[in-house]
Amino acid sequence: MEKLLQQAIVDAFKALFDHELAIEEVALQPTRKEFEGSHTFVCFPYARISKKKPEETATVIGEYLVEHVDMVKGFNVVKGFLNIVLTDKTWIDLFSKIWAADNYGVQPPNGKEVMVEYSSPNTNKPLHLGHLRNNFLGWSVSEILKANGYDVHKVQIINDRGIHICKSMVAWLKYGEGATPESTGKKGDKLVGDYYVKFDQEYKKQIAELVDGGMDKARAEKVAPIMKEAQELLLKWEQKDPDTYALWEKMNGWVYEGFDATYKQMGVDFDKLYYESQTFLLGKEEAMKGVEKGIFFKKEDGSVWVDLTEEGLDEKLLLRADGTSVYMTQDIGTAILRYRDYPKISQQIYTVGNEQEYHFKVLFMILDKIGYEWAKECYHLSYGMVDLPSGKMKSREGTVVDADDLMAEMINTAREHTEELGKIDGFTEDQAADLYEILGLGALKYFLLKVDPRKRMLFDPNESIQFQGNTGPFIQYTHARIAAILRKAEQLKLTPEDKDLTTLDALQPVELSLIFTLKDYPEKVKEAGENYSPDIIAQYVYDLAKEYNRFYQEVSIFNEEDETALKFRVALSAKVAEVINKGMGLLGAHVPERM
RNA sequence: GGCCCCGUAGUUCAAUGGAUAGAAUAGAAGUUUCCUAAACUUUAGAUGCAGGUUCGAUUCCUGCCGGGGCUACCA
Repeated sequence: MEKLLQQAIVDAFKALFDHELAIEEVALQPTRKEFEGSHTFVCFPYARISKKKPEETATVIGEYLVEHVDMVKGFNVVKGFLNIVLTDKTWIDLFSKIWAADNYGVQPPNGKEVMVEYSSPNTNKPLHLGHLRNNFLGWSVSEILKANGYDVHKVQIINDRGIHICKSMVAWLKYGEGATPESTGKKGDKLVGDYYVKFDQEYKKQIAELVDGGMDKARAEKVAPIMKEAQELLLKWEQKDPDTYALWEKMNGWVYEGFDATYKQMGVDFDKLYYESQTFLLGKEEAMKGVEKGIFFKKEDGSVWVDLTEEGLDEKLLLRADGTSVYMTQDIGTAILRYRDYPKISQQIYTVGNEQEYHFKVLFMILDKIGYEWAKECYHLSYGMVDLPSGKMKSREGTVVDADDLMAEMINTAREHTEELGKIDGFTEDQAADLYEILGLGALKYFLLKVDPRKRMLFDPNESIQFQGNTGPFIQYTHARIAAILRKAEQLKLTPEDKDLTTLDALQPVELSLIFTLKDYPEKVKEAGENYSPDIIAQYVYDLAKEYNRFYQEVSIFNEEDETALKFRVALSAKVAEVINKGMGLLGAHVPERM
């Protein structure tokens, strides 16, 4: 439809001003609500071509369109803005097409493969609010890319080795007294996290004691006995000491069980997991090869570096003097391994916080330096931190918002709201529990995804996430309302068919705007994919739901005497429900039939 | 110090260089004999400051002020 209108304007320029305009140049924007019309053509930039004032330019183009284009019913000009009014018939035909489309808004496979990495937590701390944003974002972007025709592989890298893990192990050995998830009834990730905290407390205590004894702080941090123990354990691990390895496997196993439960509750999943313990050697190898090829260089102490001063950055360490690897080295190894596993992927997307922008800039630069063509296509999907009113979450200050706790709290809040409203008579206990989960998680996911991922956002734990207004439950409620209408339509045998739509000849203004909004869905999916922005979908679905509620309020369906109009409204409702369902699905949120 | 991001109603978020800067929430006032009031309607309220480019700037450029991040032989 837009294409036809744009072409018509191109024709108008040719006929009226003898000027060839490229069709892409014709920018149409939606007409503001307070004016009549649906599409607006801004004429200011064309005054030079038409040699007329913008207002006159708009008027003559408008007149041309009414005369030559069937679908244009009328127009009005406000300053240099040409507001175009299309015939009702045009909108009805458009809806027929939308109605007939199966898999509306989903593109056929485009033959391209991409990999999306997200989550990738450390295995020594339970998941928190920041991970929720990360996981929901990564999962949603994956779904959006699928809807755009990509074959998507969802992966994560598990940081399962390194000094941080050894800290938890040391603390467990010293203070754990053989505690297990079974013996304590704790989730495995929480249990291991407790020992990580325990280590830190003990470490701090030892430093304080050494400083009291007259040592300077930097030295105390290095020689604190418990830190020495952790370092020794890391060395033993690298030498594959059987006891150390067994303990490491046991404790990581607990963490994975705990994480799995959390992922399940979140509703996210992965196609393949990468473990740092299995990729870091490849990174080391690559670093050595780089030295031979002269891409990297070795310092006197034997440490390996890459020189990025020509690129405007500094020198970056790849291997320590003792030959152990750092984060960067591991990421190099992981990236290479992934392309070996999936040779056809055209892009690798890393969902990681924006504090690591520099790291990824360097990583991609190094991969490029080594000579991997695909390095140019690597993309850091960088997102902002979730801040608390007090600032950043800090585990030391106990201000971390735990992922499991928050999800449970959301589900509980959903239960309270629902019970208060008392609208679910006849639900079994299981059905009610399902509903609370759908609503609680829907509210949470929508809350975290409706914001532009690149921006920092605020979460106030004291003001729980809303269920009214621009929220997940608002959209879910709209869906439940429509579901009720569809149930009734079916009972009354008023299910619409294609032919019912073609005989309709007039529309209410709300109906017209609903069709206008529905028409945008495929475009929004595309835009969200190009920008890796689920917020575009969230914003859209909200607008659609809001528009529908207005329609619901203003227009009666089952009291309508004209059966054609009635069936059209049922069809319109059904399509809105379908798009809400799909859009929310792209965000990882479900929609209920009743609530 | 260097580099990067961000400053929009009281608050949380929107706005490919376009019209009178949109929503939500909190505030005020309404709407249930009628398809689910987790809804709808009305009302009041904002672009950090100073320049520049433009017919037109929240958007682009420069400077300043304010907030955050990175600049680790941590991950």
